[in-house]
Amino acid sequence: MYDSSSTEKKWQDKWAKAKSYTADLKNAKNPYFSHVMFPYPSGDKLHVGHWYNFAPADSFARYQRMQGKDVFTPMGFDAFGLPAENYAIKTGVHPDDSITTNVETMITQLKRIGCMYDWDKMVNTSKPEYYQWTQWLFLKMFENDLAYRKDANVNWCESCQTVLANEQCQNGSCERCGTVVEHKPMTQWYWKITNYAQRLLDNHDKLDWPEKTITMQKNWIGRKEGVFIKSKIKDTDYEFEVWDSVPQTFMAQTFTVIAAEHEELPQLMKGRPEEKAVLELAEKIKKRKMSKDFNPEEDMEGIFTGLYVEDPFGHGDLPLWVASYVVADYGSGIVHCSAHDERDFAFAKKYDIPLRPVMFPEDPEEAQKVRDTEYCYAKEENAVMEQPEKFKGRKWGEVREDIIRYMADDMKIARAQVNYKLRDWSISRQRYWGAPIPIVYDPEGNPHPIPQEHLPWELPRDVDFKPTGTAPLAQSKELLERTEKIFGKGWTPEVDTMDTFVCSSFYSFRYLAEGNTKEFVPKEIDKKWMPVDMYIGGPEHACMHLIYSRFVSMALKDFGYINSDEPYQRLIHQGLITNGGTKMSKSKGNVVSPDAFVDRYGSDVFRMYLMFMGPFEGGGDWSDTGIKGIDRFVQKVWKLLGESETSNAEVSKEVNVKLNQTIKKVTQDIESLHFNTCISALMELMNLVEKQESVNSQLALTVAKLLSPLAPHLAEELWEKLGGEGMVIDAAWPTFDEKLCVSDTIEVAVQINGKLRGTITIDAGAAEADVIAQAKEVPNVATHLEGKEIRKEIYVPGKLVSLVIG
RNA sequence: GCCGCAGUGGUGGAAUGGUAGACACGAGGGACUUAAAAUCCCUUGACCGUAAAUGGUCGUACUGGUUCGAGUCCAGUCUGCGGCACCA
Repeated sequence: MYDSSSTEKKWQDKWAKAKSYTADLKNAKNPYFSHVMFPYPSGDKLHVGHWYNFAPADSFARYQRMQGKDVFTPMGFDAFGLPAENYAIKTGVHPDDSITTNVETMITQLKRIGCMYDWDKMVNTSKPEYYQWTQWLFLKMFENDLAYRKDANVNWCESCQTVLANEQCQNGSCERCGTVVEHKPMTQWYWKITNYAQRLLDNHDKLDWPEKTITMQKNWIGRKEGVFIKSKIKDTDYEFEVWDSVPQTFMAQTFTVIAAEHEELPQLMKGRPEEKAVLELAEKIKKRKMSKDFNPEEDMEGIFTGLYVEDPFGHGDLPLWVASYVVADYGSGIVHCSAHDERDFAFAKKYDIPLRPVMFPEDPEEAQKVRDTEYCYAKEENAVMEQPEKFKGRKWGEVREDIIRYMADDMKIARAQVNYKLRDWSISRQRYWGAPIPIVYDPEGNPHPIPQEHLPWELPRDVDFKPTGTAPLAQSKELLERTEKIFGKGWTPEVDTMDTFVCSSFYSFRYLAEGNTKEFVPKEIDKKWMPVDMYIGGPEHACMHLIYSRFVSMALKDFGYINSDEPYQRLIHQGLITNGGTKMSKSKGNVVSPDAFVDRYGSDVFRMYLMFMGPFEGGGDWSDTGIKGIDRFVQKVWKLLGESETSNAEVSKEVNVKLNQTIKKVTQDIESLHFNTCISALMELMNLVEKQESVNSQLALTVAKLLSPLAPHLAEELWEKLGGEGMVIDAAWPTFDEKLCVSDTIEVAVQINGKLRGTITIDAGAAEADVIAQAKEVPNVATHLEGKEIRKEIYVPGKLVSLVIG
């Protein structure tokens, strides 16, 4: 009987004592950097979802180690953020205290998994020694013109009296209290991620990432080629450009719409008879758009401004309307409209604005309907162009490039340009529990960076967490005094903190820095270890953390601090473990704790069960049915290899082939993170070993090695029992011989017209003619062939014979 | 609406275009036991069939297609999941 609890403790202590997990960052010969997305230290502690992520990642790291790599697998805590602050509001416990407790609890739990984390290099983003680098990063962004301030709408919850991050707004409501989130203008700090839009796309080619994630990022960045059309409002000096990514139908444009939020709108309307009505409606639209139940189609409305845009196309001036469907911060917030866009069409119909279609279906009857604007005819590849004259008869689907050139070069009314959906990154948060933005304001209100010598610019503690509507740091007397003392009377501190995604955008580097207070990351260490060889975490970060950290690496590389502009070379997403079909969360009360399972079965069984459940990238609904199967397997391994006498008797050919096949399969499956089939292969091997009269000791040692990444404690115990040298964690990964993966005889299927009619056993090297002859002799095959003419004979070597009869 | 992914026994899931259901769980039957647990053995996609068998038919969401052969490739449909969403 294998006793997991005493054995696991024993090996965890031995590994710790031997410093098996401590990486020598400076002297490593064969560096391999692998880590998971660090967890948030919540009061929920670790749940099975964490294990589902961490345990396979650890198995992969252990495998790499046995392949001779100097593996570095650190762990840390993404400790700033709203949950700790909310907990503080509720209980009065300072976030720093609750986080410290939670971190301790989680480290204890993490140690029970038996993962090879190098705890010496742990990071905690909420500690000053970490966040001084968050602040350093801000200063570097500021120095390099990548940080700027502007007014923008933030998500505001009236009930909680606080700003919420986008991710704290679910379907337009506050995730805590359900209040509809309002948008409120505030001055915010932004980082110019848009400068890197193209590079973020171009670099995708060199990343070993899931195609899905890259696609999501591409969609998020939203690169589009198109034109900016030069425009001017009649009888004013106001000139602007209009973005058009479907410029083929520019001759159909009959009116122009401007976003209700457009900042020039009040100025344009000033003193005009329509001013009051237009601005009132604009206000109404703005409010409506912020509400949860805003429906773009049903709520479509607008108003004529009385202004006209000078016509660049020769059809008369275009009336300018305020319209609810215009996106304010894409292009210029002003759009020319035509009959060939669904929204423009609907708007024109509603307000009786004339339309002038310029492309038509080939069918004359349908063409007439389009001409009569009975329906909107848009984005049809085969639409026949009628205007401009020069392109008459050509197809919408192929005329695009020529039209762009025509507008730009001949008509000189537009310029070809690439546009992106990506917006600059708003990093300000009006919250307490985050890294303070290292900025102070002079008495005139101008921002100044805090010199690096004053970092860490510490988060003050004399703050009441109860929400009051202003940023909590504004209450701190200590912070204000500190600011005045250093910078002078009348100077004030920035009271916003940074988005937690800033903290997590560079933590891999700080693992490598080993607490270095002078350097962000030592140059030679960075060069040796970055980019991270294997990064594992959830797909929900595809368009947040995984874009931000790429951007930050690009910027830091450009500033000259690091060598690689990509932080994560290979990326894998684990699947999501749900319970009852929904994501585990404390509020839903469906969190499953791993502790009881670990107590009962041990860490090895529990982690193998999670890996055996299904493909790592698949996830699934939690169920413990089946964990017994893994427990039986572990007991079987122990009984066969640990408790019974092994011998030096030569193994049978059959067993040897199976062993070689298993080494091959396990190797390939761990490389590709297919742990479920990897464990199956080992089960098959053990099922065969079970049938043998004795167990060969070399085979037993090999099995211990194969098990080591998956069930590290069991493998060490076996290794010790079998008299293996040192610890199995340090052993070399077993190799296989391709020639030995094939047995002397092979089973070959015999098909007639694609239907299986029998199988034959042949010698591995048998000639095609002999195999086919043998196949025809199978009684059941012969019966089916009787009286029939064989038209075709196919032999797939080592697989099957296929006979085609008439 | 757009983009991406998936649909296989009672369950989790295996299958470079080549014997569908590996490996497990569960279930049924049996052995051991005073009994239970544990363990071991047999059966387990559906239907039909034989004295017996390596017997037959159907079967991977649905409808077609390509192929000697399709869970796998192609076209279309349905359903589910994930992401984006007034982006002109």
